[in-house]
Amino acid sequence: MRVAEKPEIAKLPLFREMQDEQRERIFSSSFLQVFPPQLTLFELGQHPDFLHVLVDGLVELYATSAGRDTTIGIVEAVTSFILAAVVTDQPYLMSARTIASSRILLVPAALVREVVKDDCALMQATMRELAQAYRDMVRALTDMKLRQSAERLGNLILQQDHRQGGTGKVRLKTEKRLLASLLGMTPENLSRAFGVLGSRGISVNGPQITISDRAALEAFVRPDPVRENLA
Amino acid sequence: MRVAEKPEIAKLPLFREMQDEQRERIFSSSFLQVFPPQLTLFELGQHPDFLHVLVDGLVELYATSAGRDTTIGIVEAVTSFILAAVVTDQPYLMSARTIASSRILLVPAALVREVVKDDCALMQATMRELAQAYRDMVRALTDMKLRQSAERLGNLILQQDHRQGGTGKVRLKTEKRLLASLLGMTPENLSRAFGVLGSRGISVNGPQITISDRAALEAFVRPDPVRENLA
DNA sequence: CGAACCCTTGATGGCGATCAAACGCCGTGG
DNA sequence: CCACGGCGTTTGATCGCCATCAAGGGTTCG
Repeated sequence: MRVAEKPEIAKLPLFREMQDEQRERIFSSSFLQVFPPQLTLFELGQHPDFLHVLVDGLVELYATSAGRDTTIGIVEAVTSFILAAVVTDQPYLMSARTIASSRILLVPAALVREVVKDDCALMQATMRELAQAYRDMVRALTDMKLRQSAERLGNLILQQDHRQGGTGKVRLKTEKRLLASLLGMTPENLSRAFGVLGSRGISVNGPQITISDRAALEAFVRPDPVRENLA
Repeated sequence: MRVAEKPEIAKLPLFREMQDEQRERIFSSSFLQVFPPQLTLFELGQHPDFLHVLVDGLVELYATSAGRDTTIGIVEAVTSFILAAVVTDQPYLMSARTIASSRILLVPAALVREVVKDDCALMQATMRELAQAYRDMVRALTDMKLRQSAERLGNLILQQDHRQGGTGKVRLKTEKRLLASLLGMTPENLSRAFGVLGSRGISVNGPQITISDRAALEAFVRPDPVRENLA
């Protein structure tokens, strides 16, 4: 692995606290690879050979069944992904493909499982990361079950705004068709949902969204402070 | 804590591998409590004070938002629950209530977090449990996003049958209204979904379900061997 | 025996999917 | 440089799944 990315990756919550020599052991057996856009990294059902760390770029996690497909998550740099499959050594429940050109660190899965046993700090970080991921999934599931499409969109906008500093200006990082799939709807209906929110405090201009009336938006989508982890 | 339940609880994957004295430390500060049916154990947004272990009975995990509510999971004995909230020390994302009269072991959350740090075996078990819980949530989310109601019901029946030994006879442990909520539909539509599956290889008699034509059922619901963790 | 409550069945309505077509953007190739 | 073609987005029309509303049957429990 090239040395340039090391500090960046070593600062990740997952690797931050572990012993230096163990981290070196992991990194020295890993390799950084560049993938073009729209490339499938792995598919549902495959055996996990590597823990993935997205260093740069954008990755979609998605699932398919009986011809239908849906986006489960969008991974932004710098983040590790599919940790659960690596830890349990069980087949992937999702497929992954690059959205944009991406640099990904590939860490041999067996090595991760081994080092985790030897280094309690890494294990603790793994535990925390999984707990967080679990909670994110609970949020996603309740969102899907309890809210209808325009509400889901509105809450996502509020959440993104919060993460981007609460400026009231949100720039979409992905195509809208992907956003639609993440929200569990069709591109057509996402477009209509934007239309609905247009009279509820937001305005849209291509990928640029502006929250013009936050109170109106919140009144409509009823964000749940606990569940959205805002505030 | 009474001594009678100890072996049963100590055999749980979560506590099985840990050091005996650490386990004793945990159990000696915990207490077993009996709750009547329909009692709320905790609510969304509260701070987690205890790790719960359901020793006997049945518990529903559910979420509410804007007047609507939905079941996220049904906990059967003997299982621990809300481990993620305890580990992260963050507010509950779900509420919990007893379905039936239940005996629950309450383990102080702070103690869990402390002992986890001291006992690597417990930490590893926690990590595995969280990874498994995460994967279950991924399955639930894809199920909800990709399948329609009768398919979800059919897959749940196949899954239950598998877990109960693959005899082709499944007995529902809960009221159908609760099952409907777990599957993300109304009781009325669950009833209709049973009707649909009636011509697809199952027959229903109260809480007793019989798979009369497994091939027909599987052809209709298209179970995903990876995702359902059958086979 | 009556009163809940659960389950079922029917009628209706709404949300979102599907089908279809037009617009705009962007890249390529003539 | 412009024409063309492809793709993503938008808008409209229609359809289907599921929710809602309503009512009746069965069971349980006071």
